[in-house]
Amino acid sequence: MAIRMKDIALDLGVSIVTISKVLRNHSDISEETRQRVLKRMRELNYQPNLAARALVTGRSYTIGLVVPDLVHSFFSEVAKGLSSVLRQHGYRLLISTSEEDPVLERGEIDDLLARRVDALIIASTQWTVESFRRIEEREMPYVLIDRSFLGLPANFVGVDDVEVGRLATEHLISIGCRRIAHIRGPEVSTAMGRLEGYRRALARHGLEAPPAYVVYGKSIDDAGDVSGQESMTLLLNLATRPDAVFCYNDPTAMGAMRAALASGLRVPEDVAVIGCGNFYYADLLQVPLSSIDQDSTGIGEQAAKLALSLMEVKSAPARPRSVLLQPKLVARASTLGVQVPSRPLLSGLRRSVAVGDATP
Amino acid sequence: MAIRMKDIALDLGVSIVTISKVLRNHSDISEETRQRVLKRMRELNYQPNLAARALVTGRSYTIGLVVPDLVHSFFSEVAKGLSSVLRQHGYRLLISTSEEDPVLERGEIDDLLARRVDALIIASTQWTVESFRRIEEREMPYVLIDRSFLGLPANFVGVDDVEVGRLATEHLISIGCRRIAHIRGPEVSTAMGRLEGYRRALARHGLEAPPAYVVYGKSIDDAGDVSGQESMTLLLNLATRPDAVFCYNDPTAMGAMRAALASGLRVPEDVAVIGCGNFYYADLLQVPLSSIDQDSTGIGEQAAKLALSLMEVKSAPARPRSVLLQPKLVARASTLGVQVPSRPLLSGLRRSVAVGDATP
DNA sequence: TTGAAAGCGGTACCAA
DNA sequence: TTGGTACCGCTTTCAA
Repeated sequence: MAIRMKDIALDLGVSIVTISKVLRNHSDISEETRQRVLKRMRELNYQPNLAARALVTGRSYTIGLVVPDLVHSFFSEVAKGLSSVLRQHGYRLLISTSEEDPVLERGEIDDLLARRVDALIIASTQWTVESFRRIEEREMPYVLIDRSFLGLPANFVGVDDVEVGRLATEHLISIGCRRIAHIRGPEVSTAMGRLEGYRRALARHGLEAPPAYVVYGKSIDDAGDVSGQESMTLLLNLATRPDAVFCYNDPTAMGAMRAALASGLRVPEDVAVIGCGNFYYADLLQVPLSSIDQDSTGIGEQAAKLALSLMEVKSAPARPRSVLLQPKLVARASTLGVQVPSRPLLSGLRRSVAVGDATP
Repeated sequence: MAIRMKDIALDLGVSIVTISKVLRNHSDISEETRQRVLKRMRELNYQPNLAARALVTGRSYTIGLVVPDLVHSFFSEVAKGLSSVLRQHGYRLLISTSEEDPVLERGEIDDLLARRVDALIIASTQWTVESFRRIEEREMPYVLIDRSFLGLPANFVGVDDVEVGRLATEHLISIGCRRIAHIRGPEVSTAMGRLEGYRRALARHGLEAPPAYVVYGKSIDDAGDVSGQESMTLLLNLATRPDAVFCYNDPTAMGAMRAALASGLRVPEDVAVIGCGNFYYADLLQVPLSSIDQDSTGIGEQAAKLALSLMEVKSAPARPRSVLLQPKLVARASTLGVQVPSRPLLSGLRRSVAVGDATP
């Protein structure tokens, strides 16, 4: 079928070992034979069987990536960052989606383990740390991204979620809002961090929010917009309506905006809305959505670098590293109240560039 | 390191072969030994080394997927459809992105070939068919998706692009537009098909479009919205302005809408806009965008099934199959002029459901 | 019902 | 500079 070293060796009357050495640029091969071999390889379009090589070297040059979903652009951007770095080092990504299902995720991880990937990069939907223990038993290097786990000293790359919450909330404060509500996410590190940042920002500015101002948007990852719409409706029915809402993520924020607009309110005049994730088309929405950028591509790149460094060390169980990227505010009309000028016609600029704590 | 068959065999005082047979549910094993082995496997959390198995069986249970970009939701939705079907059959996806670069794509394909994937699924950015010949030489089953190639009798799964163009154009006609322009894409099957459908629809209804009504949006895949904005500006500056524009894809349509709105025109009253791709957040845009749905997930699923069937046959060089999915019109405000009612609050419905040739 | 032996296509060590 | 040999972890005859 496919052509093997053996074929070339027989063909040229040399040994297999010689072929193998040429392939890996071993020094102790005469220039002449090297050229002969290379020539024949090219002619026959030889490609080493990486499965065989993986078996003997124990390295597959494959990294397993487990994400809840590729359709959410956050994860596909992470994947992009990952693969651009990994590719340069000869690694490829074996991508599994857990479909937000912890049980499925476990299965995918097991499969990846069986395939002997060289490292695992996981945006987990787990609620317990058990499956990570199993990875550790295998002494498989792994990097958690996006979500971290309390009490699990694992390698981690993500955004500083407390800072996310702080940034969003202080922005709302800075534009004059005082009754600031929060549509929060589930009991995971990202949502908890953002909630914490929200609380701290309020406290720092001497503001208070009644308990009813923090709404839990259920099914927030699956159909965030529907959930956001529901949550916003609750908020708008309160006796004292909030004048701003910080939403756990962008889909939620979009749903929230829809609810606000549908009930005849103006965004941001009656209620300002800010999300998180800075999704690609945020500035093409009915009201361009302010958001906190999580630098998803950066997360991917950093995770790749971390994974590469983990694989380098032979078996040094180095202390887990945690890389926290800094989020950035991207203010648009949903908080600023003015349409961000449309992009320059002849420029390659892609995203809204209103960055920084845009105090009016 | 990881635990092997040998370990279990030694442990239980049986031979490796026995272990192997139990693992694969071979019949000629006594129930008693089977249970003993299974028990020990579970205790030790044994996972077969798939790399080793791949070497001897020649099947890696891995499918290579090459796409231009995962961030465009079209491709991530295709990937979702693919993996959901493949997963059920024990296959995983090795995903490579070509970054819209034909040279890079060739390299990725070579790498996938070297890794001995069982089949290849490719959304190609190539302009020539050469690299496919190389895949065929290897007798590697492969399925092209999205874009097909004239004169290349390969397995293909995609949408009927002529129908896409027809559907969009006839919809514009049906809502009363008569001066219908088209922002077209590059010289590839998808763009050509849509252009053809556009022309046929016009002809069928006795409408004419001056040459200037067909604008080529350059760099259309990379920054479609910028390109769409530029193209629309050209159209709006024509002596006789079009009253509708069918855009090659959604980003282009969004850019086109931005240009129209920025110049003070109303969408769709002054100019109706329709795109293609039906991207996920189309109904949350400033003006919810009408679009043609390409059933991206369906493309993935069909491609998976086709690939599976190709791998089944031992070496029967069956005639290539071509699967054409039917596109669907999703009419929203950018052509209908009315805001599609917001989604029901308590329903799980995700997308706008306005489907069919919605004549007012 | 069980297992010994021969590979799968490479790599690594060491001797020639 | 070259190549013999053992082996990576598993599957596949085929004999016991």
